[in-house]
Amino acid sequence: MSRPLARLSAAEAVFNAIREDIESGTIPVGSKLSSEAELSQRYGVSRSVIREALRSCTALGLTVTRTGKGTFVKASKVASDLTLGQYSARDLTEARPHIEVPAAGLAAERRTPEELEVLRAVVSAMAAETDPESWVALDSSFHAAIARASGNKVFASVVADIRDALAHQSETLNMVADRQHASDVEHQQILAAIEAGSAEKARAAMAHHLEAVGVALDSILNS
Amino acid sequence: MSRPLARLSAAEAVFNAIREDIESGTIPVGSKLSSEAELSQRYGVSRSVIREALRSCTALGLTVTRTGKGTFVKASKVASDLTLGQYSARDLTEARPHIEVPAAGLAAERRTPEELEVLRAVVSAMAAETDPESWVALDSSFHAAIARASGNKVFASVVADIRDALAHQSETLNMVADRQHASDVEHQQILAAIEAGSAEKARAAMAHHLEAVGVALDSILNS
DNA sequence: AGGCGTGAACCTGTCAGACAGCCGGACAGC
DNA sequence: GCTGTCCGGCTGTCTGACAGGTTCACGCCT
Repeated sequence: MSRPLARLSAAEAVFNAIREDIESGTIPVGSKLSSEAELSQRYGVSRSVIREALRSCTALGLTVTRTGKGTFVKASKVASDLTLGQYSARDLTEARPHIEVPAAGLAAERRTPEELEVLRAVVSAMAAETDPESWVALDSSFHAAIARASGNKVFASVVADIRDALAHQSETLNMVADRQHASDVEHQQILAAIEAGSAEKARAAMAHHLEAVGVALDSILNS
Repeated sequence: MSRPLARLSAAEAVFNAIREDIESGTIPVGSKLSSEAELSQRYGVSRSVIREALRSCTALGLTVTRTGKGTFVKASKVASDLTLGQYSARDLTEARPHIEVPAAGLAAERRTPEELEVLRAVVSAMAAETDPESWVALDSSFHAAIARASGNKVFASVVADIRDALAHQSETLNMVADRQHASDVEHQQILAAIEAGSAEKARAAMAHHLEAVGVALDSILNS
């Protein structure tokens, strides 16, 4: 950590200072910042500079400004990510069907030829894969690709998060030995339904797959 | 799209216009924007307003500004990741029921007395709230609190993200005037079901609420 | 005494004008 | 051809001003 290589403009410096205060919690969430005039005096710069710094904070969603009232600290996304970031295996098993099943249904209706190609490639690579870690990575790719093919960014983003969390849990790896072949078969069924464009069959196949995985995970967790 | 429903400040309006130009590709990546003086003339506002709008773009990573040279469009891919409102209104409307409905069901089964207390407080605050922006903030709190009460961190995190995205969409605010009272009533029904510990009723009430909100949003989007 | 209107004080939003410092290119001199 | 200087354009910052929203206390009227 050396000092700033690029000389910061005054506005950038003030922005960093305020941002630091907000993200560190020095200024509590929901509270009002000092007025622009006051900040201008405190940092020894003109009000224009303060306004540009605050505008940066607002653009990043750190603050909201209301005419005539002042600027207020919003809940910082970084903070909420830190508190909510870790999912337990049970959380994941419980939530996955609610998200991945409808996503599979939408994927069957909306998938493009390119997306189908990706899914086919992943499925055949999985069938040939013997290394457990690589297989888990491909498994993640498969589920994430389906979520992207749903055409809904919420699903795509959530599933990416979920797969990320799964990949970091040892239970996932422990399960592979028992489930690998069965999962391969189930994946092929899901792919077939999506290829056929049948939302109903895709949902059923995904639900069946997640159910089987959930049962396998449970038995590991309770052993 | 026609009328400026939520009053935007001039700076916000200019920011949206420039952002639109950048994200749509009207202004190619790497090219130089017009000078501040020129933009000021084009949009009929002072240079301060232009500078604040450009500062927003820079904060979001859409542009970089170099002293003495001008402002340049950065690669937009990075920018979309940093953008909070990365989900479209349709994505959100489509995904919400799949996540918030089961979350409400779980909340009915697992809510603690403290969580119930929070929900009651939010609902009564909403009924008394007249300022649309504050009401939207409370609405977010309500839905996020239910997701937390589900005891599942995946739901809690996803709903927090969704609410964050909703809060950044002008459609949300535009809808409040029409839906505020109806939503208050629906929220009370959801709360009652969760208080009663009935997962089935909680799911039904949440599904009904989201359905109604979705219809209202659709009519705004299509108007 | 209690309710109510009204104005003052404070705040953000915007404008106009000014000047310093950075940057690139034109131009003159060598 | 090379270089150094100068100029015009651009961003960064400052100052002062005014409009319009928000809050609250003061004082008037009932």
